[in-house]
Amino acid sequence: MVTIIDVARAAGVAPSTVSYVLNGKRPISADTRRQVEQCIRQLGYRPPGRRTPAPRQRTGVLGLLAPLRPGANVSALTRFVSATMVAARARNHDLLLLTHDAGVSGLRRTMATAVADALIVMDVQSSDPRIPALLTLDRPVVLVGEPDLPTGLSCVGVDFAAAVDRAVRHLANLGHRSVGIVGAPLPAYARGGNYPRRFTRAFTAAAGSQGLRTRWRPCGDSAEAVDSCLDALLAEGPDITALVVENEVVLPLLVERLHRRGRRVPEDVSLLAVCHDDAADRPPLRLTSVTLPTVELGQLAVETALGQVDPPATRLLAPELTVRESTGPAAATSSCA
Amino acid sequence: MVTIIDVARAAGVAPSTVSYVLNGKRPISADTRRQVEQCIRQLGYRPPGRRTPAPRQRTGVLGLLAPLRPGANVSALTRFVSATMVAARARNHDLLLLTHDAGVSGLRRTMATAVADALIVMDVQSSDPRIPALLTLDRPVVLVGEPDLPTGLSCVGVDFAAAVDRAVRHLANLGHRSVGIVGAPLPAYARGGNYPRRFTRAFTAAAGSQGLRTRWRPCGDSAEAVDSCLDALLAEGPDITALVVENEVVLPLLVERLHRRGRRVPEDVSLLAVCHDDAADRPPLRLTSVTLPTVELGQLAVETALGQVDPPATRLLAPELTVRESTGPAAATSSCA
DNA sequence: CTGAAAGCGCTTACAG
DNA sequence: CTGAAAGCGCTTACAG
Repeated sequence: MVTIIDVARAAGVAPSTVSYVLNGKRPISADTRRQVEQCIRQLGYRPPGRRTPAPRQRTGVLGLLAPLRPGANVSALTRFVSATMVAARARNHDLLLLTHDAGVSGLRRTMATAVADALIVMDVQSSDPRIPALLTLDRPVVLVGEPDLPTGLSCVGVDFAAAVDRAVRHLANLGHRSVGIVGAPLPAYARGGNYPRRFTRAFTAAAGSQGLRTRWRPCGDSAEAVDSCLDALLAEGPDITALVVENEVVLPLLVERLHRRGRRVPEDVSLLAVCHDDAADRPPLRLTSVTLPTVELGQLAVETALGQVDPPATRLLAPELTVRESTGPAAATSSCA
Repeated sequence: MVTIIDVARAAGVAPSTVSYVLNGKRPISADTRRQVEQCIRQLGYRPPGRRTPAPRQRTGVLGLLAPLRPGANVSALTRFVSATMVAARARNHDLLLLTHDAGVSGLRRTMATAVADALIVMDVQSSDPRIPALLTLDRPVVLVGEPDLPTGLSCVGVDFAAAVDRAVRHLANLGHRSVGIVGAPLPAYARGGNYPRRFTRAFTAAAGSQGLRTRWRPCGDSAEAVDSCLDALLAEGPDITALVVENEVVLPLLVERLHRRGRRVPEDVSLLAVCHDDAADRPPLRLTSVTLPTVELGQLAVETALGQVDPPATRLLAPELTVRESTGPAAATSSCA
């Protein structure tokens, strides 16, 4: 154990001087203070009471890093939060919702003060700058989504290859040959967002192997953005007979704008949504959808975080395709137009 | 300052014995231990290092006590959690979701380990045993719901008198003279749950003053429970022409059971729901509702908790009545049957 | 199972 | 601005 006497010897001062440097009860010259502080750091002196670095006891709290960025999809985030909250309770844990989008430095500060037995990280980017900091946490960490490169951390995510395969087969079987992808807003791609990028990439690849052509356009959340996306996909290319919609929040607006253009769903154009059931299965138009398994993903994340699964593994959940009312046979005008 | 020497003198033992009781490095007889422990508590001895009770620094965390009991209405709870999460972020705070339903002792334990600048308490009972513990927290506390007696703590809640007044007027204007109340499940009342009790009480009073008769029945969440509730309200009293539904989760089931009985809404029976808009405004049947202002309540709770409003105040939000498709003129057979 | 006493690390009134 | 030394609170090897 390092005592102030050791520090004093190293610094060439009296123990009492070290004491005063530490508690500031009388003025110390700048030189002496600097000298003493350096020895304190070098020898690793810890004051009594804080010598054992907080006897890492179970806190009963699970951390969920869920950055609430401006423009975030709050209802999708809330669904995951809810699933995680319930799953954490089943394992006798409370949930600390870390919603501050403060990047790496904020992460370090938060984890220094906030206590949690383990951490789930949402909204993982393809190349995520928080990963080195997460690796030093000495607590179990679970990423929701896969970075491009392996990290040594556990991941849970959606098996987009399987999801896309089902969607593509479904559309191909209905005779569609040319499909438009209504993407996420551009900023989501620019940020390196994981879901939209992965889905688009996987869909395009799978469609190609089934002989389907695809055209992709990002889509913002306003009526104007939806209109210009539809212009780009439909007006310019009359061959497109089906739309795959990745951007959940845009669904009601999209249905409304199509209706206004006189395009009937599914008679004139088929619609396949990629989203949670709550967003798809909503009267009056119940959408065929690839269901993002939010609840199951939350459960899996909690179990991975608290179950101390070892070694770190990546586990993917395959979403179901639920056929409802918004997809039908390709319109007659299809590719022969 | 209390030292182990003081404790030793009070307990009639040697200081070394007190030391061993505290650090457990050698066995101590049960009698001696008990005696020493009592003196430690009575004199308020604190070991060195933990004497200053953690220099109360801002944690940037807001606590939300939201007990997830078995059978809890998770979606209603999630709506409030979501509103609170967003409002807390706007004030630069993360959210600690304390979902453990552990009563008073659990509360003390949780608040000892978990750090939070302030605490919001959901699901407050009419006479809530947690209030004494909450009063000792030395942090701002906001109750969601009003206990029967004033507590000295801040409260936010729903102005049921205003809500009920609007609902009663609406039904009275439509010619209804006899109204059935589909209540919460009985356990909610037995627990002293705040919302159902208050609403039922206020509604019955207001209805009386407008010359409306009311009949109240609790209602569980199963199809059988809904049927027996409807039996009690409709079959036994053919004069009832409108139902006020307090139990949000039962709404879809209730609509379905009425349909099965051949009772058209609103031609044969009017339906007025007390719930959040998401639950009421859902095709195919868009319900007239008294809208519980969940989002606004969450914002108000966060502002009260973090705004250090002083002195403690009770602030109530008046819900709106939104007229949709489920209420209409009283059926001809009404009270003249 | 307990106590008397030496010892340790830190603090602080005193001296310069 | 700094040091030598007394003192304080807690711990622990020794004794019974």
